Amino acid sequence: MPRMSEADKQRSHRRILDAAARLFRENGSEATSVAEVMNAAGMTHGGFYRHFGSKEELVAAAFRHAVDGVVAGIEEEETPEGRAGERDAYIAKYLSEAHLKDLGKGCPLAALGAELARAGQAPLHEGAEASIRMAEVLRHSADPDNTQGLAIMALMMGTITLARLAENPEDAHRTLEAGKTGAALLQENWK
Amino acid sequence: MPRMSEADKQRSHRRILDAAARLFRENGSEATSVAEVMNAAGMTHGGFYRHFGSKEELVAAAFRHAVDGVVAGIEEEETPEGRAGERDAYIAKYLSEAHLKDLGKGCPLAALGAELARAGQAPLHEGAEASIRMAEVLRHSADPDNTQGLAIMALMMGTITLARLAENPEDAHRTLEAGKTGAALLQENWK
DNA sequence: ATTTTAAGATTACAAATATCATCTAAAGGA
DNA sequence: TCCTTTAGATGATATTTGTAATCTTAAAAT
Repeated sequence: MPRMSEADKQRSHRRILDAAARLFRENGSEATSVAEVMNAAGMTHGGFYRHFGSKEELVAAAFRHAVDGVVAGIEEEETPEGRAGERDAYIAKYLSEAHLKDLGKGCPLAALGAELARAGQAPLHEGAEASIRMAEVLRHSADPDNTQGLAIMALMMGTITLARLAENPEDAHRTLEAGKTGAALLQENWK
Repeated sequence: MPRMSEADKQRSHRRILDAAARLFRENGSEATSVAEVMNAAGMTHGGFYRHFGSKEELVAAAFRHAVDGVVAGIEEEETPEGRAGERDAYIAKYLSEAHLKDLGKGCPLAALGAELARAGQAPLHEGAEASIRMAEVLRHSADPDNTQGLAIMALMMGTITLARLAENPEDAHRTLEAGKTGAALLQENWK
């Protein structure tokens, strides 16, 4: 287990980011140790600092990596209606039962938004950028502030958070339905 | 520092809950140690287990205590318009700049909702109850599921979470405005 | 009044964890 | 080919943390 090629190092780096992006979303960044991440990436904890200067740095990088993945997933979705179809498809997917339990691949802002705000400067910065990027996906009008996109994003984040707290599937379903109704309303009746 | 009267014990218990409810909201329950809570309550960590069986138990109890405080604060607000005025006042207060930084007294669901879902059975149960109680405050119609209240609550939670991630006051303000516009829309145009 | 109980302080302890030092062997440059 | 560098493994360290044992002393119970 000695020195590996530059390409191998990049693959390792990627595996660390993949593992962290999943584990942080599933269990929170504070409840996940560096060793756990490295282990999930198929390595021991020792090599970690060849890739990141600190855990805080990893939190920021893994969060951005997670957002990158989600945004790419949306954009590669082919719909006949173009951007509007993409948007509607994402809203439906976001407010689905599948997204409820699939924390590890789910919305990074919903899973980590609250703790990012107290995780240091770099993670906070990534959170700020993610807010704008994720809302951009939902943009309707040419409004430069994209307030509509922000509002729909906020409604969806809150909905999935509430639905994940439900104790039975019926309550979770009801919450998701409330979110869907609300999102449709915000789309149709905006200002 | 010996045995105290029953009344004194209750006062201590209350101080622990107050401290935990604030510190958990400010820094997260995972990032806050039992010793920190006890210290903020004016005691050493030794006596903690006379009051709670485990930290997880404290997380659940402190979260409920926080929700109790918020709900009580809403209900004692006197408005000329009765319950509708109460509701509007709470929405305005929730989506205010003051609520942005006042994490320690702010909405427990926004601060802790995501981590409650992974903090064990008792905390999860409190989260589920809180969802219903907090949405109840926002109820408009006689809809037994209170989907409108749920949607408005979700929108507000997401809005404050996004606004807290903003890097400058302007972006935070824009996000709050988006939430206010959305909330008004959900109130006026529901189904 | 005497005995029992228990709140909170002090101390102890075992587990977890972020970070660092060292070692290895192979990669990349000379 | 030789030399320097470095990815990742192994192991160590210092700190933090949840929990428990023990002690003191006054409150309750008898």
